[in-house]
Amino acid sequence: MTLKTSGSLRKGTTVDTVVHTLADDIVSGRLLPGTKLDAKTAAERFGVSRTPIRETFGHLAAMGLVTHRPNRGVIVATMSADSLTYLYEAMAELEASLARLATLRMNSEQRQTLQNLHRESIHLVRDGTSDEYDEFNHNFHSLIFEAAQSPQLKRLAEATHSRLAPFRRAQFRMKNRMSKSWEEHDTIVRAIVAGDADGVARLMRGHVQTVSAMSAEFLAGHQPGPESADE
Amino acid sequence: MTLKTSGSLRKGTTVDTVVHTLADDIVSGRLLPGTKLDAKTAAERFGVSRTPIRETFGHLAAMGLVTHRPNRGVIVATMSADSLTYLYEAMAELEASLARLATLRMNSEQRQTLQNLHRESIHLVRDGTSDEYDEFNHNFHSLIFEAAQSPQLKRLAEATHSRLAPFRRAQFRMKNRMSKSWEEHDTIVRAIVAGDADGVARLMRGHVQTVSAMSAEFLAGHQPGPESADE
DNA sequence: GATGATTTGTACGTATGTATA
DNA sequence: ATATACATACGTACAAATCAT
Repeated sequence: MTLKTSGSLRKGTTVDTVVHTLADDIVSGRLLPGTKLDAKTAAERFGVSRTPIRETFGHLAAMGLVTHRPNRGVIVATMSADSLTYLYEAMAELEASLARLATLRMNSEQRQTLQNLHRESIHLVRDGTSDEYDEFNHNFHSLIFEAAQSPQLKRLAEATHSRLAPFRRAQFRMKNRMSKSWEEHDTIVRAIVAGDADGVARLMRGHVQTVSAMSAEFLAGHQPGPESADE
Repeated sequence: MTLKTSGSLRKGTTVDTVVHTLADDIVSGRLLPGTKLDAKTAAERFGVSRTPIRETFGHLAAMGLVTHRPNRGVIVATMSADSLTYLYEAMAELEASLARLATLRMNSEQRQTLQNLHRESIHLVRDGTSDEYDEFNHNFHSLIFEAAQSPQLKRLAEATHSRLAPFRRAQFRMKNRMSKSWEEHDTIVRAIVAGDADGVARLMRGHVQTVSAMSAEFLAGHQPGPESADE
């Protein structure tokens, strides 16, 4: 899974590289929520001074991937159950909007690609690993983001998705989640083909809310006593 | 040595202070799109060195308020017509979502407050200045954001609104805009009272799209040959 | 609680790259 | 096109705050 940088980053600078690497470490789960990132260690790891590292931390904080505590360094963002719910609610609305627009704007080639992608994913439900299904799932949603032709909404959705990624990772390991997910995708694809834009929005909202519930359940079981990083 | 703040030396760091101040200068229109911000001048203005200013610029770029051109400094973000359209589309969707949620979740006191606020705004349409109506308009939308009880969506909407503010300022000076705006608000308030959440979403989307068209029209007339700052 | 160690926050110097005469 | 001026990107030094004992 590749990470989309916000358009604000410079090209070809140290900061750019480090932001990418650390963001990916966080989004991919190699750095777990709550982990402290100290500037000195990071500076040594990347062979640069603390100055660009500090700037990097600023970017990561702006993305919501780390939390900055004045004079006390930064930690990988943790999430209270409430914060997670709020983030997922935003995600649900953004995805619903994008799905509605995609229904109205996608061309027939994109519609065909989506149907093919979806149809083939049934094999992953039977035989695939959760990581493989996760990758397919990312492609499925990305295709819809693209078809919506709304770059700014897409950016907000991707930024929100990055923040959720560390807490979303294990959902497809929950029992039956993959086949449930497939069924939800199925109703969405049918509604897209039927051109029922408002229906698609409603279904997509429900789909993301289901994922939200799964993640909350997983979080409750595996991460007792989280701190609020938000609001 | 530096501005170690007489009086309120709060928890925030220098960077936080400067970010807030400059962001407000941009959002409020005191710094116009295209204005160059150089680190040295800003450092002198705030009585600090260039290091925290550099970090500040990174934050502002992450917010989309300034554009960073590698090795060529930062300027207050300008906007192509397309970028503006995309930003407004995101705003429309976010506001529609918030309005829908607000309809479902607001309590009777909030509903009453909204109706009163709206009803009194008719006087501004007749006798008020565009600045006064703009302030009311901000309160109207803020009340809906609050009532939606969705902090993360609210944050996205506010961030998007900040980016639009420099390009939106003069819209209420366009002929009849204030009374048109009032009529749109009127249908929205009625739908909220009626509890028609999906209708509210649709109306709010249309309302913001109207504003979008106004801003585009204004931009076309007053800012020939804009540069793309985005996508 | 006090004190030393560690880490963050800020200042400033310098090399490099970009624009402009 | 070359040179000059200038702004940026990063490193290093020091001050201030936090933490560990």
